[in-house]
Amino acid sequence: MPTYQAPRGMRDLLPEEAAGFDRLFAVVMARARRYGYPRIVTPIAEDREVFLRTSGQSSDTAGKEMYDVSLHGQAGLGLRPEGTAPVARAYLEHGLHRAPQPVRFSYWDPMFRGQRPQKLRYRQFWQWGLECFGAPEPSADVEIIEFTAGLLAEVGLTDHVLKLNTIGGAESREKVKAALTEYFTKYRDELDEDSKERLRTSVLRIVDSKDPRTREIAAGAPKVSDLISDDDRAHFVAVSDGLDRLGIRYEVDPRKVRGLDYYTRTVFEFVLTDPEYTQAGEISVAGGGRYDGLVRTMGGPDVPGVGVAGGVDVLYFALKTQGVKVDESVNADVYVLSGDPDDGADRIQLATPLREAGFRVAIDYSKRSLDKQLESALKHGAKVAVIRGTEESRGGKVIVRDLVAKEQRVTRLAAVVVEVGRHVPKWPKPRLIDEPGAAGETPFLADPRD
RNA sequence: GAGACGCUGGUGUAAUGGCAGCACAACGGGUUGUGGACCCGUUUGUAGCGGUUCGAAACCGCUGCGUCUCCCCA
Repeated sequence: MPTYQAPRGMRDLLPEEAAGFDRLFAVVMARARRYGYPRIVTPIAEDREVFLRTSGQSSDTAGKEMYDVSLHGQAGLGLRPEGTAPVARAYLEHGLHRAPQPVRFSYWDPMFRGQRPQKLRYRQFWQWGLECFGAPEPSADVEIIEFTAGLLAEVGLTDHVLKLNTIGGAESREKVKAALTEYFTKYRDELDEDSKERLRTSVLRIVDSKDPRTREIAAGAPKVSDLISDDDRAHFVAVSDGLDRLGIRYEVDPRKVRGLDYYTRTVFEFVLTDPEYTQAGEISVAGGGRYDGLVRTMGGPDVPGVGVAGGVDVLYFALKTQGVKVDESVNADVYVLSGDPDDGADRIQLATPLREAGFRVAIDYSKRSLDKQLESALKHGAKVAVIRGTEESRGGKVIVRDLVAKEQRVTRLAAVVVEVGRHVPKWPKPRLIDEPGAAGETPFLADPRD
């Protein structure tokens, strides 16, 4: 073990894995754009109150699990444990509640929670998410869920199930809480310790308890669906009908509640079903719901909202478990070699036009024998070697050798780009300025995989 | 945050109180220079700190990190 290690619960993404994340990023964010959810980037830290006010005091996530950020003793900031509250804060701060509604955002950012690390549960982890403000309609809930189902299908994740529930709107929730509190208080002495505590802090969660006896008791508890208002019920029916019509399968799970206090009405989770992930309870790959009171909680107007957040790390590993190829080769396709031990700058000069053309080109800097340089290029995964400084490659000529086919040709320097192009692909170059004549065609950054 | 179990070169492992070894990888050289082979050689480790002991990778304590069960949750 090295002297220094990454901080607990945080990890390095080595190039292959980072490339895999990049691919997921491209897929998720391109889909978000297609749905009209442009990306927003918020700071990595916020005033701790942003999370404490919105998530609720019963939530560890925004409480004891939040990283403090301080500068010269001035505290008060926390590393973001989730994405919705910062986006809501930005929505309010920039007066976007007065922009045409609804206002939609997507994000992809690292989150931080000071929990004890376990499989697929890191202290720094990545989340993608969608938020829609100002749309009270059930269609917004349905679209968010349809987006997620479509995304999982698009990336090839099959082993999952959608669980759906409603916990009622703000008024109904008061009724629900009161009824559940009354019910569970009768059994107070039989509840497990955690649930006794929840009796005070978040009754809803008792329904979700893992303790066997508590579960028995919870089985007889009043049903949330019987306590909510007619409007809430109508909303839920509209959401389920919408999903039915779109052919999206789901299970209604009356025990499904969510950890963060700001949720109202619709809550849902996409849960992994591969045995690898089901031993230890449920692991969800994405989850979300409606949060109609959130903006108001933050001191803004009464704006409804609905959103979803997904764990990138979870998605990544679930895909790998399923055998989906996520990682991308990060090798250079072309290696520049030379028999001349002292021509470092010439090797770079040789690589330049190839790189400009879009090939991935690495250089052997050494003065080793050509033999060893070739072997090294092969071990680095190169498909083509471009060789200078040998007998054959005198006078403005180079050798282009296909390392796979084990064939080579001597070619003029001016033709090297063409010759290399016969063996390996060019990769698209992102451009900051549109090429002449392309005006209006691609107003956004091009998807590199197009 | 609580409990349990773990931690030996880059990777995988051996050594159960008595010389830290092996394989792969990496690096260098050779095979008189266009290849992953082969040959020779080199580098790198007991997670950290302390204790017990003539002697510790091993036993004890603290810390760090990981995995599992809770908690919480993506």
